[in-house]
Amino acid sequence: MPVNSRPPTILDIAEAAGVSKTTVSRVLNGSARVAPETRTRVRDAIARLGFQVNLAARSLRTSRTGLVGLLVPVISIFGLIVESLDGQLAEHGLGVLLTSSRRRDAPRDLDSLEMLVGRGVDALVLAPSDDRSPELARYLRSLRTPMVLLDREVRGVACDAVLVDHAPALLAAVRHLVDDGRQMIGLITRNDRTRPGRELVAGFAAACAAAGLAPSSTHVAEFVDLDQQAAQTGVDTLLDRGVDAIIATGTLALTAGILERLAQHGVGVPSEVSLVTWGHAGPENLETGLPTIAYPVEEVARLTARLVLSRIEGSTATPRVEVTRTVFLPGDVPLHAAVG
Amino acid sequence: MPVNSRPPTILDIAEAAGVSKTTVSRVLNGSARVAPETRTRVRDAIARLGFQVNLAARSLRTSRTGLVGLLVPVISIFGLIVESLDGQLAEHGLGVLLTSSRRRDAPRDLDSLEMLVGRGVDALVLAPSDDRSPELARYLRSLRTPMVLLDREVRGVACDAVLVDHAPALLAAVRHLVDDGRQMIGLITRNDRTRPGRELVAGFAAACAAAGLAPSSTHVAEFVDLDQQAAQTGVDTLLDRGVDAIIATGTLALTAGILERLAQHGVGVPSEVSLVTWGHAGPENLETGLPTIAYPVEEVARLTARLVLSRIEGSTATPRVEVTRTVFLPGDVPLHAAVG
DNA sequence: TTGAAAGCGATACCAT
DNA sequence: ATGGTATCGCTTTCAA
Repeated sequence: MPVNSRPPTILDIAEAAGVSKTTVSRVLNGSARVAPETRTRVRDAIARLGFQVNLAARSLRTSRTGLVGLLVPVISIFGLIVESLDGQLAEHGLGVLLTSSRRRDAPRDLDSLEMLVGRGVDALVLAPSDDRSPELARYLRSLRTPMVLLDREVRGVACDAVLVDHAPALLAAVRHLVDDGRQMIGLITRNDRTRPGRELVAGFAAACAAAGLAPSSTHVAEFVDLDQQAAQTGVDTLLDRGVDAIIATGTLALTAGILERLAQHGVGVPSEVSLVTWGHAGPENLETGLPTIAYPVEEVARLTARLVLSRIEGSTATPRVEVTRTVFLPGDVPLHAAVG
Repeated sequence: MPVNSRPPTILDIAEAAGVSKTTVSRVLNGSARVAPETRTRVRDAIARLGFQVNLAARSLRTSRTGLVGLLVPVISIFGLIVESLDGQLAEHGLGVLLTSSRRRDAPRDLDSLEMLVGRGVDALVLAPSDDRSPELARYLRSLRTPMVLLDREVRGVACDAVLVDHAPALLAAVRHLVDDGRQMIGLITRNDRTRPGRELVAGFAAACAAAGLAPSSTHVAEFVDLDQQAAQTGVDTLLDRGVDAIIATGTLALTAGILERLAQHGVGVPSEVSLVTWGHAGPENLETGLPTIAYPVEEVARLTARLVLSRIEGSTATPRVEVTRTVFLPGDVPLHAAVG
């Protein structure tokens, strides 16, 4: 068998199966109007010649790419969501074109967005790093591409969204701490340029109020990046204000940084200061044993995939907003790290 | 200005600029054979009408997609590399089609790969979760798409690769521990289905030998996934064998799990057991203060991008292998986490 | 320096 | 149920 220099096209298949291009196309697209026997012949030919549709050609004709554009601020953080989304979309023959704004600002978001749109993605899944940017809002409004916002609210843009409600988990966390005798709780959280940042601050304030804590005892330290700097400054600030508990809504790296800083100050956890961490819901993930606010990764991915698929299948229904929530896990085993 | 129902094509531009499609195409592709004045007129028209090339059409004609396929086992772990790669490739107008085999096996790798190839990517960047699979090797051999392996070695496949040398860092780490008085070092590392897993084990053994440690004092605990299970079992096994130092070559989650397990055993760090962790090289990343083996994320991404670009530009040179290395950072501040 | 026309590989309409 | 043909938007000879 000679090595074909050129990959087979539907015309090759048509000839091999003794039918027309049209019929091959029908088989490819699962049209019902094909005789079973013909379908078999075509399928055989496809398998025999190792035919694969040329997606560029199909795309040109149908003006659909089978690609979903994904914009996230930091890939490592959104990794599990991206992964889950990728898996679900792949089941429907959709590919994921990924871009990260690398934890930056609105202009960076726009650049990435334009690249995705320029490639003609069929839908966008967006977690811009600044959902308050007017330029972003204007740009999104100008798009016809269907889109789903990932826990973001962009003013004046009516589109599908998956939102995460942080209030119940914060309420539970604060209750847990208060029941444990804590009276002054501090929050270390992200900046307010995206919805979760704002919701966490608001939800925390509400939770403290509901738990009967004096307003003065709620402290918020906000940082642009949830890195070492955030951990150190956050801990120092909060200790300074006399907190006896900290809720940290960031990555495991933030948690580690906070633990280290507390250790440097000689503060015992949880004896002197309680720590509530942030994690992913799901069996696969390492639990530190600390009380944790768990983010519903799979759920978010599932809801997002569903919305995307429905739009790609052509739904023009009014924008839908799905809401899910973080969950507070009390944590069975407190983290006791021994003194060196 | 009426809203165009249909996005402008080069024909629209051609008419608006009073030239032919051909000329517009020449401008688009930066051909030298265009009069400066003509070029300007065309550029104006492009800007005025908000024209964007239809990549599907271009792709059909040139049989290049401008897409690079990326296969990684776990997105969160490869996040920084993906991000950096994405950024560099974007500068050259290339998009990244991402797939993860979700920490699974060879069949999963193959599925993802076929999807990427089916989409006609111009190049592949691969970190399969099992680089010893014969099926994978056979499949890769059958491909014409240029590819770059990310710290993987696939038998019988001659292609570009970026490899990471772990030996020097391990040597330095072991020396550091021995100088510190440690005599029995354990290693907690990943499975041997990929190159880094094998290299770490081999490098560790060599380092121990070079440091004059008895062979019996080197212990390796291998796990499929570097999660909580790995941390607990690894720590238990190693303590059981009487180690006074542990080198953990996994994510921050593994480190956290190990710290926790040690704490549960009431073992002080570093007083009783020293811990060397694994991290990313670079200023952006949180350092725990513990001695660390740092992975050269940016360097790997840069080398990879360079290899990819060179192939995409048509290089048919003999396969190139770039080698970089992890670096041992002694760590200034040991992690003292206070007892609760 | 510029343009006319062919063609990339599919799909979709209209016949039969 | 099947086939012929125009067409999607661009690049690429080949001529002028």
